[in-house]
Amino acid sequence: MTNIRDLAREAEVSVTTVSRVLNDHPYVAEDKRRAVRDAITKLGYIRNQTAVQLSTGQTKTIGVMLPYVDHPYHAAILHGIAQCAFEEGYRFLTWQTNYIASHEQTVLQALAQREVDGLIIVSHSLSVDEILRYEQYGPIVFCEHHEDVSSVYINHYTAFQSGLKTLQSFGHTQIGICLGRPDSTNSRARKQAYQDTVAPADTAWIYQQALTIEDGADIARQWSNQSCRPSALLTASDHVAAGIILELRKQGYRIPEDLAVIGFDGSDLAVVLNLTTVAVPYETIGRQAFSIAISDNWRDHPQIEIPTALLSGLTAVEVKE
Amino acid sequence: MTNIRDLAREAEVSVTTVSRVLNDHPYVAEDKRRAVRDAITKLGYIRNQTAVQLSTGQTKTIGVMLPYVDHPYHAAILHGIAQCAFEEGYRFLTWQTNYIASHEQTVLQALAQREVDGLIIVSHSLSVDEILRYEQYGPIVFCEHHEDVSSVYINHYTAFQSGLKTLQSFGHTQIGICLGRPDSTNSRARKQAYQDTVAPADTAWIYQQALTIEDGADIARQWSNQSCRPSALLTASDHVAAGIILELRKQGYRIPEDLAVIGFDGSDLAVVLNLTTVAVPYETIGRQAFSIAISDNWRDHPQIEIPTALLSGLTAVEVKE
DNA sequence: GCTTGCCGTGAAACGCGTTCCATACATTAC
DNA sequence: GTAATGTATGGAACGCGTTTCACGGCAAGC
Repeated sequence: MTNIRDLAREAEVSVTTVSRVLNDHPYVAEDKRRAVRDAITKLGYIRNQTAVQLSTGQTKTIGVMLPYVDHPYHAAILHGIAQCAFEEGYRFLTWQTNYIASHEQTVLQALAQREVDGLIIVSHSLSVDEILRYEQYGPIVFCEHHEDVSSVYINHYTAFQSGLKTLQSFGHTQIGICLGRPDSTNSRARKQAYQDTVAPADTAWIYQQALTIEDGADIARQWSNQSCRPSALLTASDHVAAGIILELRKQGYRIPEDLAVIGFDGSDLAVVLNLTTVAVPYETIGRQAFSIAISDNWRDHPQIEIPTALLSGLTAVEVKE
Repeated sequence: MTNIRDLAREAEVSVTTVSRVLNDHPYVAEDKRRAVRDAITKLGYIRNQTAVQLSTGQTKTIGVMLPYVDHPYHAAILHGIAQCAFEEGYRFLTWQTNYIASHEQTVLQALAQREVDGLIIVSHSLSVDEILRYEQYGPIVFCEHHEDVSSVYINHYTAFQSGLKTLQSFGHTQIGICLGRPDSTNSRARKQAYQDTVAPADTAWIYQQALTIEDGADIARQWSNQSCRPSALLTASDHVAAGIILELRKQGYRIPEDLAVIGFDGSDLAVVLNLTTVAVPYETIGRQAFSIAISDNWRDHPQIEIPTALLSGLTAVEVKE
């Protein structure tokens, strides 16, 4: 493997001059520049990126911590990150943590070990304090709202509230909700929105641990066995909504007549099922998170709230008396 | 930032000994080992991974080239890669190319520049020959079948044939197909299967450029305007199938009575729509591709064929006369 | 008693590009 | 005419961990 010292010898210049040519620095005479270029071609030189990284102390790489790369919304955030990274000449390393604390530690360790210049945390199970201990090593941007932390987020409180108010405006008073991981920041905000908007909350109408299509089907069965049921359900994700709808249709119920359902995400599933859903611009979240991660004002802990929009479908329509 | 020389000074040993302790090398006396460990704690030393990479010439990183990170099947492959990478102590860099040649070049360049130890090519637009020119710099594994190339793939010919034969076994003789990118390896194999199985092929029943839900809806409109229509359709993906089914239902057609539809992928959409589909174990593809990329027999160009399975749903059932 | 071989340790070279600092000449400014 | 700038170039240090080689000590083998 030829290196810049070989080039210098071949072109009869110093390594400094070679480096200057490589980096398009001015202050190199045209003939020497050409000599170096010729040497590069002749020897088939290719820059060793690792050496550049060691020398400059920059990896031009951002790390991404997320639980699952193949979940639609996380993939959408990743898509935004990928676009932005390419535009800026950055790469990104993805770590799939499955919400396992030790895996998340590995990611933080990577920041400390200077494998990446910064970190985007899409979702996590470690405490924010624990994560922030690593902020001394570089920018850490969350895709969730936390106080005094760089973050790009949607306001789950208002987003959930808009879903609930939509159901209310359609005449529903018996409204239930589905939540994902019970103790996540998002779930807490959503629960609060529920308690503030549809008070007093009946805990039997809060369905926990709703994450997948299967969870949705479970909830549907739970619902159909209840003596006192809600007439409308705001779910935690389109997947859950899909599971509910499919299971209930299988059981002969009609949507939205027997149960109005609103999803969350604005995914492909929503299109297919003509689902009313709270659309979240995940791609934008990814893009914004990336730009904070590479900006130099990340120490100011910028916070960017991304608005959501209610997407009308047929699974929640006005109740006809 | 403290480095191993600082540690050596603090622990009053040589840098070699420090390095040995760091790498759990034997041949270090217990007291010196402890002295180094103490120094590490005292000075808060953290290994600089970039320096390790430069020194060892290994990045312990695999690059992944794919067109879109947020397409379900690519994300599923990524999921497999992510799992395997974590287990093996590797990281992976993802490049989203959008099938743009210059972007794909960037990825190949990264291999040459030793940013990654190897490359997994999920899908590409550059020619195989062009890509293989970079094999001198490290392993390149394809997730598609090509001769004399390391690859993990599903046999699109037999997979498509199984779909076509299923339709035939249900009594269909008027069978059409949807293809994705016209000149991709996959499309060619699929077309061949079609021509061999449902001969003679009517080109009016080959719908090209079928990639998204919207494309599916377009095809549905095309189909409904044809005077001579197929009674069954084998699509290129569940997305396309979903688009077709939704558009036709909107127009008042019944599935599968008016048109039997089989999807491809075995995605969430298939579950939701109760779609008959050719299920592909994408995760397995990712895992296998990864293990080839880090194995040392990649120069033998191992080829691994992954089997597919037909998943029965309600969108293609026996034709009742 | 002498050779082999294992254990333990360190100096120095290596991988490779970047950059600080010094030097030298050519302009431009006052 | 002299001082201040700008252009061009190179030597050497730097970032930092790994690894080769050499060497001293000690125990087992014959």
